[in-house]
Amino acid sequence: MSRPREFDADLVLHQCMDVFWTKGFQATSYEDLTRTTQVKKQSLYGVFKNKRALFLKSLALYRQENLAVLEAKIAGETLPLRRLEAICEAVLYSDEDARRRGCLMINASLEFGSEDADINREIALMAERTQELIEEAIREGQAQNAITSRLSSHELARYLGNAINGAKMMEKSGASREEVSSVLRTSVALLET
Amino acid sequence: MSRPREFDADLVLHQCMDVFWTKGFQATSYEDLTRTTQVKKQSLYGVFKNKRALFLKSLALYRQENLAVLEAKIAGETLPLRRLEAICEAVLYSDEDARRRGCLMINASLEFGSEDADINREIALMAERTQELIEEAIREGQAQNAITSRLSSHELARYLGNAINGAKMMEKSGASREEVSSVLRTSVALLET
DNA sequence: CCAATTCTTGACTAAACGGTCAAGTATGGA
DNA sequence: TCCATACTTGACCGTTTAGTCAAGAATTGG
Repeated sequence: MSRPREFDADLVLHQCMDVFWTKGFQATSYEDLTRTTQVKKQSLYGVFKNKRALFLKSLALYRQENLAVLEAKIAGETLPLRRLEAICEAVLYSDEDARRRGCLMINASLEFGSEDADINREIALMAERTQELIEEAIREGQAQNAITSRLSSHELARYLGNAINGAKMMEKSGASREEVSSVLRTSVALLET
Repeated sequence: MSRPREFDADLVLHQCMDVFWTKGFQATSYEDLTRTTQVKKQSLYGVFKNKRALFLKSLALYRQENLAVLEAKIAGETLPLRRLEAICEAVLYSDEDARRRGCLMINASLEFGSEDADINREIALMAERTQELIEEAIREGQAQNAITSRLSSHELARYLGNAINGAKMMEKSGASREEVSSVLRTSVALLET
């Protein structure tokens, strides 16, 4: 029919996501993207209609991948408190470079504020699913009397989600892995009865 | 001696800080600054040497003002837990527009990451002083057996500082005042013995 | 083999950016 | 009064930006 595409669109999207993650939306230029992907501007325009659409696709990809990793990592944990700790560990990045980039969702959330509805929908999808996983563990913990019932599981889940967001920010601003991990362990420890 | 300056440098710095706070560093252009201040570009260059220097001065001003307000608001509170709650209330902004801008320090921290040493020094100065105020209240609370001693005052202070940072992010991303306030109240409540 | 279709390429555009320059202007001390 | 000094003004510079255009190239169904 027509000339076949010479690049792997999924791979290129992945690479673009990495650039956005490292540099942010505004600070990423088409030159950055073409240099990294080796795909010319007009070809990117052919698949993704513009920079913003490409960024939205990047957010969706990030969300899917991160949630998949998160759910896999906590699948084995049966004890509620251990599962909460696993969630906290899972959101921390291992290598120094990944940590300094912070979390793409958090970065996007702060870069766009509350102005862009599409961006915020992507962010909300990720936050809501994470919150669900947390709340589930908390409900079980409360049922087993391992976690305080002074406050509702919903309130406690929002509390822990907030602490995790703070931790992701700490990572980006240069805190050591141990510092960040310590804050999260404290946040979980305070939930115990 | 020489021709006197026609504008109030302090007022102009204040106005520039407001623009940076609303738009961020990168997204703020000299046109934004001159439109707001009614001061021409070259005159701004005369007082502040360039955009980055102007931003650094803005951060310092923000820090001074916010810490002054914070210290004033908690001065009256003698009960440690009430003082912690006052700290949490003080970091929340009242009107909707101010809330949507988030915290200039947090915004800057995420926009610059850990790359710019001068920027990070400004941010650290603010964070350290806030942390001191929190830790002081926690130590008193522990002495009075109102706050748990299972963890050190230092660890708990970092924990609460982190929760506050998360709350500031929530504000910017459009959460309602009540939601944010609720998360912080939970964070303080969990400190109680 | 050819033609419809899509992809690739590099040149191009118009606007915006941070920053500089030079010429004009107001001030107070000598 | 005059002059050194610092401020004001608008034009200017080179660079970078997101996005467009048009011409050429590769593919496969007919």
